[in-house]
Amino acid sequence: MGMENGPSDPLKPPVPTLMAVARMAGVSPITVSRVVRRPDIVSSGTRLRVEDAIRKLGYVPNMVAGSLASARTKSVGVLVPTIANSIFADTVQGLSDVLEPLGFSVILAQSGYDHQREERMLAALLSRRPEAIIMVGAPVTAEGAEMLRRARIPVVETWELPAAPVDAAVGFDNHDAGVVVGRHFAKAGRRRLAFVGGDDRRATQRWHGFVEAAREAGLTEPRRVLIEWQSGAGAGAALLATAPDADAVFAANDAYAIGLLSALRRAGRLDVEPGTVPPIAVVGLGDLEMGRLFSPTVSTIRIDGAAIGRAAAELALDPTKPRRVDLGFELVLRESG
Amino acid sequence: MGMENGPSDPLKPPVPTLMAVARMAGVSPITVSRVVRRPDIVSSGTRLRVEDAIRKLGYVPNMVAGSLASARTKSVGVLVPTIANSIFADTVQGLSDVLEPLGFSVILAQSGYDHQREERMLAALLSRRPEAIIMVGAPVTAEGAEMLRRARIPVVETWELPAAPVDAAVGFDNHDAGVVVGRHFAKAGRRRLAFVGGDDRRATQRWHGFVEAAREAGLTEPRRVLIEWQSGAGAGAALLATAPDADAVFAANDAYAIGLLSALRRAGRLDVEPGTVPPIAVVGLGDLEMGRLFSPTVSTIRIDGAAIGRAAAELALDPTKPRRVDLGFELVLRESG
DNA sequence: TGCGGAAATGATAGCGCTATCATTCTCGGC
DNA sequence: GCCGAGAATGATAGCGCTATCATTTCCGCA
Repeated sequence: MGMENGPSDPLKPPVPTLMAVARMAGVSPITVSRVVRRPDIVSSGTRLRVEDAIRKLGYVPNMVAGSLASARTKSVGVLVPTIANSIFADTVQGLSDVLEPLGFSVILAQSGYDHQREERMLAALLSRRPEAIIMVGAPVTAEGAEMLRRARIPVVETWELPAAPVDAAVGFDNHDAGVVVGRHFAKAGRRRLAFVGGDDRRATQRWHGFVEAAREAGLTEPRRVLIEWQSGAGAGAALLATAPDADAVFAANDAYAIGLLSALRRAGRLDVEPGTVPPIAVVGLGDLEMGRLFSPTVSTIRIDGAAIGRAAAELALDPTKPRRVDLGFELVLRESG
Repeated sequence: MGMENGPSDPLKPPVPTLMAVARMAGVSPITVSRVVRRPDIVSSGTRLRVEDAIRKLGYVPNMVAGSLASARTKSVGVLVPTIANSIFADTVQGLSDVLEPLGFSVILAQSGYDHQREERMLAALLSRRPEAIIMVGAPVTAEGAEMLRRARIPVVETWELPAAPVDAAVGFDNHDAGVVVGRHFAKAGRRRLAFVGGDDRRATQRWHGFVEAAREAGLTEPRRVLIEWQSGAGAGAALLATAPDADAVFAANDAYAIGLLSALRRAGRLDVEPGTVPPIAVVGLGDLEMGRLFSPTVSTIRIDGAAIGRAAAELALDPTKPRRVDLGFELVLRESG
């Protein structure tokens, strides 16, 4: 039993403990602990001696033991669907930018949009006793929600604003975003709308808003094109196969939008005489920088993912802050529609 | 003292411990521990009773305590320069894909390409006693390297192959990549080369290779354009300001390359009569999907970031594996040069 | 010179769990 | 029915640190 004690290689010294430092400096263990955590309350003489011993031994405090003793892990669990080429990377960045300077570590888990895996990952996170959980979306399973409630720590859901969050939420109204894009298409005279994206709850909320706006404008029911693999090219192919006659598409993110536009251009569906309206409009979501560089420049629902992350971190650390923050979104119209 | 004991809210029950489960099930604590970790060695009768108690109480094992007792944290520290819109997100994804199914958690830290911060983050990671450290690049400071060595855990450096890694490395030869791109430009008849990117060690290695190839071909010294903010548009502006006469550019990543191409197109520097060579060639690095969708399609040094992550995870978990894995790269030529 | 209060340091106990060894139980073979 | 070996369970003793309270030291001021 016992962490890191006794040299794994008999030739090399063991990883030093606080006790070793104390012995070397000729003080009690608790004084070493104080030098590490509250140097201001230790006299400069002993502090110097202890710091010396720490340096000589290369002592690195064992936060596992510290956490157990103090009931503070200085860590935050973060659960995202995926981190690779995704709009959530900005949110994680934003989180870290707030958390790391305060000495908090980020324990990152990915659910891959899989319900069972989300539940497992939540359990895994909670077993490490983070001081808060920040996740994209609300927990999908009732089990998951219950676990979070029982953990008695701040829980911040992001990228959506559930009616009854476990604890707190930072995001925007996905349903509204769908409505705004749908209305925009209707006003622009588009008739055959399509929606390209996943089937997670946030996408579905946007879809519902989108449908609502289409109905309201007297349009036929929009087509919903489901994307399996997270790929822009895949989105393009799927749209052309499933809804080839659409004249306006709302894509779940800018990567899909760009993939779509690229496929449409290759298919000659973007050719347009100067001064006329392009035959198909595309609006993305996220305001990726690439969208501004692409040609046509990509219209999008702008969302500040980093700001969501920063706000979430603040709610996570301060339970007295308002538990619901709507950061809104903005329809940014560019060349693509 | 003591984690999570005593109800923070006197009305609500405290977070249950293994001891509470044991009492409820009428067994000893150690038996509960076994049900959680090695259910196969517990008779099905007691197992059922214990599992029942676990469910009733909503017990979530405290891994902090478990880690301290067993000297195994089941966690891996991961240090990247940045995770937002970066080629490293794929590597983190690849890592997680291997690690999470094995029950390992990822503790993520970002250095922001800052030497001091890298050192602080390494110390913070090590204090959590991860079973391995995986980082992008080699530690920049000698202090950092020393800390890692003393930690006596596997350390995997990625995205480069240092001559003397602390422990292991998975990546490719950045110098070579520079040489390959430089030679390619020279062979294509380009004369005024430029290099756009940061000044971290990996970028600098590529730069050296690039310069070497230029010299070897008898070209004038390439220009080096330093990018501060991670933005494609910024890269475009910087190039046009610093090296407006370049006829071939090696960009540190595909996002820069696309920003560059976009700026060049806007400046009319990409206009080309059919059948002739474009006046300026651009090669990126990373093979972003977007590069294939952009027009012109982006030539690039293809690197499989996810594969680097997966390989790194395997080296991290198995110290007997070879300590140096060259995953190589590939020059992919498309329209941009 | 001595006193009181603050500053500095220490002794004790325990966080929640697991490694290790000991003990008890079970059961088939003789 | 008894023995021995394996299966199942338990008692004990920490892991490395910090909360809490106790004690000692220091120093300014009466």
